Amino acid sequence: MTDARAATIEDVARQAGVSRAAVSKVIRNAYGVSPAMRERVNAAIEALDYRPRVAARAMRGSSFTLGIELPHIGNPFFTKIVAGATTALQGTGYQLIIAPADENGDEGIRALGALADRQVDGIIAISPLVSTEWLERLGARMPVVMIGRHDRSEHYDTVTGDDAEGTRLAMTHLFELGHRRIAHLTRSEDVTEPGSGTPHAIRLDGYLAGMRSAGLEDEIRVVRTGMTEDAARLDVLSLLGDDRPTAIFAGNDELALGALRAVGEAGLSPADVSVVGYDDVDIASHPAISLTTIDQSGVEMGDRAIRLLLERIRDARTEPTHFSVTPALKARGSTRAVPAG
Amino acid sequence: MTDARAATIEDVARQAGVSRAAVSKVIRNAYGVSPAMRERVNAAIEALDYRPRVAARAMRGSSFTLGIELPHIGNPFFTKIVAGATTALQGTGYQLIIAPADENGDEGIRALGALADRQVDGIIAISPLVSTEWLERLGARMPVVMIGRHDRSEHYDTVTGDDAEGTRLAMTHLFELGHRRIAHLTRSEDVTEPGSGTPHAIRLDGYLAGMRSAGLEDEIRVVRTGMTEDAARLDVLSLLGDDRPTAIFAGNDELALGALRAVGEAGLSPADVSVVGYDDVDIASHPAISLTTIDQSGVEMGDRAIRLLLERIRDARTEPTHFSVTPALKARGSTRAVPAG
DNA sequence: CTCGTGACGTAAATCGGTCTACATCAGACC
DNA sequence: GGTCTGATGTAGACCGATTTACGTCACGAG
Repeated sequence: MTDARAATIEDVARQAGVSRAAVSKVIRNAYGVSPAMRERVNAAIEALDYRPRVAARAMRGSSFTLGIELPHIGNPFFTKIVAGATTALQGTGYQLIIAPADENGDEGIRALGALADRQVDGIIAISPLVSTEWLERLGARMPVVMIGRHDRSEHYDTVTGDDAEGTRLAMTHLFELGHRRIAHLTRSEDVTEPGSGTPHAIRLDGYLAGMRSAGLEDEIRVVRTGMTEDAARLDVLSLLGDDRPTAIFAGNDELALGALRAVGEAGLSPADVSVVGYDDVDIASHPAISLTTIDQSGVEMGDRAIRLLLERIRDARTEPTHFSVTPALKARGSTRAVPAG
Repeated sequence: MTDARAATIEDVARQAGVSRAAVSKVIRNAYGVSPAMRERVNAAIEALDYRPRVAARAMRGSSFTLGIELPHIGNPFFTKIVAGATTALQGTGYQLIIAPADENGDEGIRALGALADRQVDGIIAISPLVSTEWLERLGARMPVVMIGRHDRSEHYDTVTGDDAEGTRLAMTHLFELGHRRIAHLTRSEDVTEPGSGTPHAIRLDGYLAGMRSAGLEDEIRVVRTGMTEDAARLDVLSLLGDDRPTAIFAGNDELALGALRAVGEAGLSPADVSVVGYDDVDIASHPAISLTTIDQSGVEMGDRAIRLLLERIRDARTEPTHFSVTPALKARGSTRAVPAG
C-alpha cells in the first residue's frame, strides 16, 4: 500500500512542462490557452489521474457545490424536492450536497450554518425557523433560495406553494362532502407561529379562517403533534374516542399517513373518519392508501430553486425573485361523505 | 447592506491582541493555552461572530465533514440509514453531507468522486458499482465504509445485511404458504452480476438456489425492472397475464410496492398474488399496505457505519472490519396461502 | 547564581489552488 | 526599422486556516 499522495496542480504542471497558472487556465477553460498547450496539459492530467482539490479552489474561487438543508429526511416530500434539484443540476458542473438537520428538532439552523461554513456557492433551505434578519444577512453574503417561506425578502429568493389556496381547496372539499366536525392535525407551536409565514402556520390559519367563515367556530379543534408519522399516529389515536371528528385535515402527508394508520388501528375506516393530507407524496396515490391530498409538486419546486440559484451565481442577479407553485386537489379514497348520524 | 466580509482568524487575533496561532489553539482545544488567553479569545470570537472557514481548515487539517453517497434518494430504506447515521453523529462535531447519485444511473460513482474531491474526513457509500480496486485505492487514502457490499476488503470496512439468510427467510416463508410459481423481481443485470457481491446479486442467487433445491427449476422466472416503484409497477403489470405467478419476491420494498400497486391495478389482491419485499421501510407496516418483508434495520446500519468511520478517523484503526446485521422476516398481509387451482 | 524544565506564545512555512500583473513574441502597420 | 497590438504564458501574491520550530518567562533544584 504505497500511500502516495494524490497529484496536485504542481505535479501536473511539471509533467506537462508548463506553469501552475497554465494548468489552472486549462481546468477552468479560461482565456489564453493555445490548443497545443491544452493538449499537453490534458494529457498530463489524464496520466496523473489528477483531480483538483475543492477546498483549495474554494479558498479563492468557488467550490462548485450547492447545498440544500433538509429538516427531516424521512419525509418523502423533501426527497421529491431533492430529486427535482438533482435533475436540474445534471451536467452543470455543480455538485449538490444535502445537510440533514439534527433529529432533535433544531429545525436545521445548525445544518444551514454548516453549509455556509463549507463555502458552498449557494444554499437552498426548507423553511427552517431562522429569523428573517439572519437570513437576510446570509443572503447578502451568498445566494440563498428558501423553499416554503412566504416572506418578502430582499436578499434571497423564495419558492413556495400557495398554501392559502391549497388549504382552501382541502377545506372546500371537506365541506362539500358534508363535514363539519373537522380537526386540524399540525405540528408544534414553534412552526405554526402566526405571522411567521411558515407553510404550517398558513395552513393552520387557513383552517381556522375556513371553519369560521363556515360558521363552525365551535367545531375548531387543533391537534398538535411531532414531526413523524409515528407521533401523528399516537396523537390521533387518542383523538378517536366517542367525541371524534368526522374528518382530519393534516398539515402534511406524513402526518396524514399516521392519522390513517391510527384510524385503521382504532378499527375505523375513512368511511368513519376522512383524512386529507398535504404534499401528494408518492405513496399517497397507492391504491391501498389512496390519500386525498394537495399536490404542490415538490419536483418542480426543487427544479425552480436550482434555476434561481444558478441565476444568482452565474448571471449575478441580485433582485429577489419569488416563485409560487399552484397547488391542486387530488381527491382520493381517504375522504368520503360525512357518515350519517 | 454592508457587504462586510465575514471575520477571519486574523480579525479575532487582532481583537483579542494575540497571535493567529493562539486563536487556532483555542479553537482546536490544543495544548498550551492559559485560562486567561482562552477567555479573551473566546470573547473575541463571540464579539465578531467568528466561524472558521472549513475550506481553509481542510487545506492542512481536517474538514470535520463525513460524506455519504446515496444511489437513489427516493428509496426510504436509504433514508433510514441516514437517520441512523445522523443520530450517531450527534454531538461529535462532525457534519454529515449527503451526495445523491445522478438520476441517469451512474450508480453514484460520480457522487463518490465528488465527496473525495471535497476532502471529507470519511466516506460512507451504498453499494455503488465501483471496482474493488478503485475502492481499495480510495480506502488507502481516506476512511471508507461500504454499506451492502459483501467483499472481503483490505482498506475499507463493510456493513451488510445477511442477504443470503434474508432471502432464505423469504423463500422459506413462500414455500410454507404453498407457493411454487414464484417470480423474482429484480433490477438490471449490472447490479445483479453474479459474483459482484451486491445485495441484489445475492438475493437473486438465493432465489435461484432456493427454487432449484425445492425442485422448482422450471418455475424460475426473473423479471428485470428499473430502480423506481413506477418502473416496477409497469413491469409487473405485464407479468400479470393468464400465466401469472402466485407470488413475487421483490429485490427491495420499493419494487415490492410497485408490484403491490400493479396487483391492485390488475384487479387482483394478495390473495391472488403474494408479494414479499426486502428492507422493511416504514410504510410496509402500514395496515393498508401490510407488506411482508425482510427487516434489515437500516437505522442500525447507518449507526454502525458512522461508528466504524469514527474509529478509523479518531483511533486510527486500519485493520478492516466487517459488520453484518441479522435480518428478520416480517410476515404481514401481502403474503397468503397459495390460491386453490 | 546557573541551569533545566514546563508552560505559554509567536513567527513563519505550508496546504493547493486562483488571479493579477507582467513578460515575451509574432505579425501588422506606418 | 520602429511601434503597436493581440495572443500566449509565467511569476508570485493571495485565500484562511494549521502546524512546526523556536523564543520567553517563571520557578525549582543543585
